[in-house]
Amino acid sequence: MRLTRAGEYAVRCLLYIYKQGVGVVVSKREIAAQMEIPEQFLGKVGQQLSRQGLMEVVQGAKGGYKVGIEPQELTLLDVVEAIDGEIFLNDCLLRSETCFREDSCAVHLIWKKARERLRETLQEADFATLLKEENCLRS
Amino acid sequence: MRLTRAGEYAVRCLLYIYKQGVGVVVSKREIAAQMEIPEQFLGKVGQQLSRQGLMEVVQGAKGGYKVGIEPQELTLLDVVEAIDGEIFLNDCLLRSETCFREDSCAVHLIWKKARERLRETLQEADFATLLKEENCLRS
DNA sequence: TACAATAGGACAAATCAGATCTTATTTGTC
DNA sequence: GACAAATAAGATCTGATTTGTCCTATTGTA
Repeated sequence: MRLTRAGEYAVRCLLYIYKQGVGVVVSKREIAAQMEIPEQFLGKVGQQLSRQGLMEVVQGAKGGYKVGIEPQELTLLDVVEAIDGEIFLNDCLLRSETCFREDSCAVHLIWKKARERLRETLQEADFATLLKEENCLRS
Repeated sequence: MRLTRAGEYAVRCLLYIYKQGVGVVVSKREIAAQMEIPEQFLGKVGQQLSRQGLMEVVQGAKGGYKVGIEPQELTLLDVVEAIDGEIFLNDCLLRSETCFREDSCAVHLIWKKARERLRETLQEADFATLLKEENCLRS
């Protein structure tokens, strides 16, 4: 459970769609070209995003992707975890049976804290703010 | 550059050695048995730790590992990064040429902040404190 | 010298990330 | 209805990485 490129692609993809506006259908091909994402791979990412309810797929001719959620309601954490699964940092946190001892372990507590802080940081970043501060993405 | 099991083993290993005391030689076999680490694999981890200067290898009969650094001088970050390399969270931060656009990108800044906080958290955890609060490790 | 211990290289198995290929399905347009 | 445009879904492939193991060499002790 690490932070993968698929997760980054998902973020780029949504950023681009939001830039065009909520409810606007944007073609997969356009997103892929503009955001430098392998088109087929974007298909996979798009599937996951739609299954997780983060965006909608419009099939058929003139199809593409569109977002329904208001940008201030969607955070970086939502997107990353929709693709990569819940963030756990390491096996120690992920599978407690793998971990050496129980949760009273001091090291365990540090990992836990680190994880919480990381997730908080990503949760504080909503797409409305990201878009506003975005200046490498020209529409 | 993720947080691997090897990194966890390194932390366990050092915790155990510190428990026995600074300067005390502890055999690899004992550490492996007590801390549930595959012995051969611990050898690899040990090599890296010694190359990074985090502990010393004592070769020959009655050999083993020992620590020289005072526990309050060593942090979780030191150990993890000695094994796994510098923590970067994702490709976006690791290789800026892979990243979509430059550092002015708002998403990039969030990743950067998240990374800094994570590293800070791990740096705040020194082994003296860990040992003191440790209660799943009986010597 | 015999024995105990780690070093270090080679290598193997498992997992995973990243991507591509192919076929199917859906939908709009003529 | 036929066709083209567009995404869905599953299979698969490749390369990297992680997690080990095995074997021989080296080092140190008694």
